[in-house]
Amino acid sequence: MKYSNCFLFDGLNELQIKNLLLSLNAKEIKYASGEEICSYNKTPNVFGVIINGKAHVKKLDVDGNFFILETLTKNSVFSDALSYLATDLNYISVYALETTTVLFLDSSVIFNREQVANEQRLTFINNLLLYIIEKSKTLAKRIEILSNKSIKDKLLSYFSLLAKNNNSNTFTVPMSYTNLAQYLCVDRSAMMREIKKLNDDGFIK
Amino acid sequence: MKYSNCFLFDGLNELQIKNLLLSLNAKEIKYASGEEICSYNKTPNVFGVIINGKAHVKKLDVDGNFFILETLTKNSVFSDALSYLATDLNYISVYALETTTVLFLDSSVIFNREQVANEQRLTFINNLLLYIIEKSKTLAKRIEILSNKSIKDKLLSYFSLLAKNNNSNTFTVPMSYTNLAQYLCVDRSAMMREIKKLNDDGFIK
DNA sequence: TATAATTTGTTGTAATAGCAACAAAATAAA
DNA sequence: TTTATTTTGTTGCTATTACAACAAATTATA
Repeated sequence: MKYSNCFLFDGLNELQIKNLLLSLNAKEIKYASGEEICSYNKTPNVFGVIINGKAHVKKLDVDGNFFILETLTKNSVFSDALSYLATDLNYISVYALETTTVLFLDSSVIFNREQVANEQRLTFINNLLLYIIEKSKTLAKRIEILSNKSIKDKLLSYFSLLAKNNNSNTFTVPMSYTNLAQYLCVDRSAMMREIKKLNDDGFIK
Repeated sequence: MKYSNCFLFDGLNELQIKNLLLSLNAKEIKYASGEEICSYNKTPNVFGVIINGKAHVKKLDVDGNFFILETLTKNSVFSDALSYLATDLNYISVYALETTTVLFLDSSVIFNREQVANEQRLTFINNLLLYIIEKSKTLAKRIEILSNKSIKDKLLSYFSLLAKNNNSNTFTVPMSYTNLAQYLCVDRSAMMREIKKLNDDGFIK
């Protein structure tokens, strides 16, 4: 079945998934590359799952600067309930980077605690819990990396994370240097200089 | 009843709480100030709730440097399952800052998805989910603050968060300047200099 | 394939922030 | 209350980093 390989429905059979989707008013929508999927300001109470494609959650502040809060890929979940409050000073929007299919669920049902206790609901909430836990670990890890005071230490800390995830001393950086500088919250050219220095000093290659 | 004002049991009556605690092998332990509550390296599969008191989750790296990952107060939850992996290079421990009472629950039951779907379990998982969501929002907010490149912008960003939380332009910083510098991951003396400058320029008082 | 757009690599310069070190003030502990 | 410990306030110096600006290389798009 279509959604059975989505982690949110792990442990559920086809019939249970069908019932669950019905109770959550599921609706699937396809977006073209560059299209805005939603804005937390304009439409609150969104809960979406990326079925396939790629999207960004972007914050726009009053000065017109934008900041990529999150990159969404297959199986990522996005919701205003999971994000910091969108305010008039903080415009948060989700937009497709390529052709993207999104499964929208009814967030008011998901976060309503007065629900009948049935197996598919418990399993679903459990799966969602595990997802949020992973997400929160990722955030914690990023804070740990950002806690380093120099660009050099930020880089080394990030590289050692990659190495650990890869169980090897060699790894590929899964994003462009431009994006890496954004991830580490440092100036790109300053970062390039440090990477070169690390190379010259033989720390990395 | 003793635990009824703990958020994890919101929406449950006394009998349901009693049943739930029974199924989760609940055990309450009291620690003296300075005592180690647990270490994720020595005892995996911990799940604790602070009933009262105060504790720190502390990371110790190979060089002997330590880093406060989290401050736990009444109703805080700590668990190795919610934290980044404790490794031989990463010693993570929880220790009491004052007399602290901890309610330990069976983490293998909590995170086991093959549980009978009953109301108290669904409510409990739902409450836990809401807690993790709040925690993850807090982490996201800290990243947003850390994403500022200058100490000045980090400070202003943090202060505006405090002001927003307080619905006012005046607020009290809920920690010492020493800890604030740690929170912002900057040098304390450099931060003091910036605070003074913000004062002189009339941004803050 | 040609053209546009993005990413990479590089550098000089000015501003910033880390580090070290110390005295004064405030808190905690004995 | 006295003593110890922690926090605050301050400064000079130096290393690091942001910023701006550009050409070359790469990748996407028409």
